[in-house]
Amino acid sequence: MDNPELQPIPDTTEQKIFEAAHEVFTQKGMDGAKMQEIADRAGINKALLHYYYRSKEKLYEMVARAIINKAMPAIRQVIESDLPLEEKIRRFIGTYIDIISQNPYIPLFIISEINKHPERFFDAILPATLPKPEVFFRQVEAEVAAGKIRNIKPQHLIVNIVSMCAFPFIGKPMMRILLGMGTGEMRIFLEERKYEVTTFVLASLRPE
Amino acid sequence: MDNPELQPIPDTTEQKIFEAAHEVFTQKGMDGAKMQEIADRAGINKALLHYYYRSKEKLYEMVARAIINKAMPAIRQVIESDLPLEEKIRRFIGTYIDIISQNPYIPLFIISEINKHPERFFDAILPATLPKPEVFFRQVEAEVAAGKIRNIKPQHLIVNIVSMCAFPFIGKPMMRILLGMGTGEMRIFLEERKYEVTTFVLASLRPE
DNA sequence: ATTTAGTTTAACCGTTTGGTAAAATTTCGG
DNA sequence: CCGAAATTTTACCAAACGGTTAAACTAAAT
Repeated sequence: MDNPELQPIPDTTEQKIFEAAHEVFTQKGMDGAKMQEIADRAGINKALLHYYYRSKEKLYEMVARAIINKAMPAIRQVIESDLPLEEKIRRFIGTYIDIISQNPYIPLFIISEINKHPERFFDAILPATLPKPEVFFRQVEAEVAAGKIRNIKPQHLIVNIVSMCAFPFIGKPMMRILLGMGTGEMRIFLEERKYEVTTFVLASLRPE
Repeated sequence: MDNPELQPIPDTTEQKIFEAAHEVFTQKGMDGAKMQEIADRAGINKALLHYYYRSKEKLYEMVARAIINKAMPAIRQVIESDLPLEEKIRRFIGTYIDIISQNPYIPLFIISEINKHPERFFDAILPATLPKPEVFFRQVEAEVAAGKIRNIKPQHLIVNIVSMCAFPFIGKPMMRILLGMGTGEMRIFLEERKYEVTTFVLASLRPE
């Protein structure tokens, strides 16, 4: 009745503002973003920003919360599931890289946000949807004890996986220059990683 | 004659400004940094910033260049050396994590800089000291052909290594919360990684 | 002691910034 | 068609910003 489409099309002024703010904040950060530029990109008057969202901080908080809530639940669902370890690793890497591919700005935005205002992030923005890795840890310990995988500390394993998934997108421009790739090659390279990271991890876990 | 100490102690006004600018720029970025705050931290008058460094951009450029020149040469030296592959990987991970441990702000600073002003970074700030990974690539290919390590694309290998070294420092606060560690535990954890990443990589490279 | 060059300060300037007030316009129920 | 509520625009403000100027201060040279 409201909207016959599956995805809400940017229609109302409020939505256009949010979209423009999303663009500017993710590209330039809180300090680099200017209210006037957000208004221009939304094609509306600057005063309307304050009419719908009271202040720059409130608007930023809305955008930040939306970004977190888009990224976290999928990750959490995989890592807290009761899949067998190898399948869990496969799916975790798959979904992680998928999400970042579709929203490459997410990791750097979250990291920059935490670095500049940790308390605001953990108190206000981050809901209680933080993934709990304990299940995963016990799974790893169990398979180590059973001799199915080599001895490894589960904390380091998960940090390794997340690092290999996220960092190439964060440091994409630098990687591109370092590897001497064009933008097209780089796109292919990043797509390959879903398979390559999985192989790399599982190969490392082979028992001695 | 100039300075009897090994490390130059912040003495002159010019040095105090540079130090303060280094702090503020690395913590808050170009946009978040304010000239007044730099002056305050240096304990001097704001006009002196423009007396010694002409503008905010020039000052920022000096700081950025210093950071690049501190990080790059050591990395470059290892990766372009003619050490055997396993030893090269060991040393690369060791020096990489050492440098970042002592200057944890470096990766995020470089990445943010590139993301906001790629042309300025690659044209002006980055000297010709960019590491050339071709030697490393051929080494990997040779050992794959000789059956000493399993089949792996060298580009993915080096991206994996850099990711696992750099990302935990970039995302330290998030990792800390996720893993439920205190700051002390986290420090130990990051120190462990020099060994853990090396083991992880070498284990993954074992022939099938 | 006076000059001179280098350094530091206080006061100021034009612009941009986030934000506000009030008028003008649109929307919509009666 | 009218009037009240919601929306949009214009004009404006105080504060903060990067930067400049000219005066004041300091220290060494003559």
